[in-house]
Amino acid sequence: MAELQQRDPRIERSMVRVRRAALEELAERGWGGFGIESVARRSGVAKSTIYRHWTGKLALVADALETLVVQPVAEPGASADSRSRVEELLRHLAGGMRDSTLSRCLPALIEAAEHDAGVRTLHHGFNDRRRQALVDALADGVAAGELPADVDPEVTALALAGAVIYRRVMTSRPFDVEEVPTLVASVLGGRR
Amino acid sequence: MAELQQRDPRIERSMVRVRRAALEELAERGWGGFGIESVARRSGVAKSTIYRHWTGKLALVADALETLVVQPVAEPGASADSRSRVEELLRHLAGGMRDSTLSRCLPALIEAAEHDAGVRTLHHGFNDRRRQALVDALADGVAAGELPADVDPEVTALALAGAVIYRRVMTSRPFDVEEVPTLVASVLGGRR
Amino acid sequence: MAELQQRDPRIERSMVRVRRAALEELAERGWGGFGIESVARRSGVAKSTIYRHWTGKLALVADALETLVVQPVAEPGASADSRSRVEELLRHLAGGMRDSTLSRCLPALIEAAEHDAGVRTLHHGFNDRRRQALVDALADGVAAGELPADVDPEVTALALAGAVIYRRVMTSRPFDVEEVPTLVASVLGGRR
Amino acid sequence: MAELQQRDPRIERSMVRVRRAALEELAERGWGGFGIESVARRSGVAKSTIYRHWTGKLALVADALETLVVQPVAEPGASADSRSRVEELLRHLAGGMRDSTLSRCLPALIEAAEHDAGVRTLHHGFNDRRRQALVDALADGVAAGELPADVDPEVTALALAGAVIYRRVMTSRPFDVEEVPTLVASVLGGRR
DNA sequence: CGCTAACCGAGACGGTACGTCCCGTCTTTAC
DNA sequence: GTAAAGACGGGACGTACCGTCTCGGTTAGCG
Repeated sequence: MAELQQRDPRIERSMVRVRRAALEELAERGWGGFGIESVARRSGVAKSTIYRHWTGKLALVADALETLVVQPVAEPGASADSRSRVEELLRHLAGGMRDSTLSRCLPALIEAAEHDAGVRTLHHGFNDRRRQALVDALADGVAAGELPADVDPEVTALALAGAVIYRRVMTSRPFDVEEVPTLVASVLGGRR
Repeated sequence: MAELQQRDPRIERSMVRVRRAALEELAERGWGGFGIESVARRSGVAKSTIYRHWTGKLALVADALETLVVQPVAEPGASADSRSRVEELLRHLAGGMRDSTLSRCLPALIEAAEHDAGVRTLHHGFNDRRRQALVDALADGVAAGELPADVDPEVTALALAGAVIYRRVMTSRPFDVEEVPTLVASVLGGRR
Repeated sequence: MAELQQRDPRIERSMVRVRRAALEELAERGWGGFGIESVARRSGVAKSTIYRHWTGKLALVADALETLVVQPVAEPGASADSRSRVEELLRHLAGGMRDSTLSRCLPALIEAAEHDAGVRTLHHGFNDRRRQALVDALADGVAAGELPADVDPEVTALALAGAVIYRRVMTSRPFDVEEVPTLVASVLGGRR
Repeated sequence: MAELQQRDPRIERSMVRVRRAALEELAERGWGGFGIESVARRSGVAKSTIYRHWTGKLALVADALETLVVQPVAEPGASADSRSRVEELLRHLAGGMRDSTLSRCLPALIEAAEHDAGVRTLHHGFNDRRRQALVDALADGVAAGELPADVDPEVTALALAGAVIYRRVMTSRPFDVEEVPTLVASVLGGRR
């Protein structure tokens, strides 16, 4: 579905337009409101062309979401101390949750993952990868003695990322970038 | 929509059946798959009767979800020390996320909240109330000197509940009740 | 499909409109050009309503054609001599072939009958009944001695009706009512 | 459309295959069921190639039918007496109506002629030519005194051919070759 | 303890979107 | 230079629900 090196350049052109429109549609209207005919209208690509390239709503959404997910966070200065790296990763997550296509699609993605194995794999895999960066930074800090030995990197990463995600999907006020230091201080303590 | 004091007992009988069927439908098929005609078939109540009592899919779902949300968690021994109360609240949350109607509807609820103000208010309000119990326990601990003074009750509650919710909606493995002590230890530290 | 005594008067109202539009459509556009959506537009009845009452194009056309066929030719003075009755029947046939809904649908009907058993039965049955009136008139004439004994009523009816139909479907000039006497004279002779 | 003197022999080879497939398709599935893509599959010639040589369904069908029509009936012993020539011509017509590609395409041809001027001209022209042979035989018979002077050759030919065609397109039982003498006897009488 | 008003089920209605199929046009690649 | 392959926009197909509506049948509760 995402083959490169297509023979006919029209194919890639259509697919790009459709993927873009699909993400807009998903962000605006959610999983339930998402409609192939609406994507066709929005993208200017005929419905029959969409069905020529994807088997249906699920395949299209899964494919479109994959394009959002390829960039796995630019390297945030690997040389800095681990607490700074953690803060940087959380600022990036919080910033993305405030305003990005992925954040706007997140509720739809959560809902879709619940009922479709393909979306589920995509969604969970992406989150696991993203969280791993946080785990690594925390583990580095523990190894370097910057963080106390009783910090469990896995669980702590969960708590830090969880705070940000919780605010996005469970409350009316997304997590602000400004709040990151408070969060880090509360979870990791003033501890050295 | 949820008027008490119905004159005709048939009305309440129908509404109860429909609400129950609606929750089943929502848990099984999600927000997108939810259909009024399907609820009508499932509940044995005619479609026209459903539309007589609710204005549509959203109103029905919002009303049905309200019935799940009325019991705001029984008081878990307010006299215990605050760390135990925190663990108890998190065990309750984690248990619910592993298996309950509300957990099964959570993705649909998040999705619906994104696009409907009524559901949004309901969802956020419920979460705020639930989280507040955690905040209160943490604040009590800080006030009693059981927890360090640099613990911010609001943010810490967010991190603790967030870890559980994150695992429910962002990963394939929900938070296990057994993991609660590790979580609490990691976030609050072995600290006194 | 043609039940009388419907409960809901809307049903009959819709069906009448659709049948009328279907015949127009069939006459104008032919069997190949006939489209349900076009009938829906023409009749002002929604496509879904059409499919609620007929299983598809074939069933609708067969049903609509049946409404054309119910009137089996008014009694053309049974007391007249048989040659006059024959001429009267042929004038009626020729007139109908020059201008009537049935005539306009005839090519479509012939084509449809070729590929659908239901239409075939309808088409052949109607033609058999119609031709039988001619056979009867000719047989009466032979029995009464008005026509020579060597006239085979079956075959002669075929030749008389065939001349009219042939001109409708095989030539550019339909059979004119004025030509009936010539036809009858040629086939039955000036014979007494 | 039917250019002779093609330069590239591949062209003629493709066109021959397509015409043959088109006639099969037309006979099997009728005018409505006829599809260019189906003809392409059946003939092994690409759809784009078909559209290069014909403007569409109508042009292709009209062209293919022309190939059926070129042979205008071999001369059936012009020296025989006219009654025998009439019977011979009718036997040929009846035989063809029982089993031939042309007969199988006849309903589609009638339907197409109704809506397309090119097909109409072809169809009517062919029928006129074919019927003329019958008219000539009858006129010869009248001139030679073999048939009564009150036989109108035009109208009588119409009745004879009409009987055969009528049975093909209006009834379930095509005209049998065996029935030709009965038909001729009934229409022309035992008359001298 | 019978009437009547409300409530109910059944389902027709005009719509919209689905996913499939074919049309006729157009573009690319292989021979 | 021609053909095969097939993508494209378009539009009809027949299906499934949507939310509105009309229709009788039943049933609760008041008189």
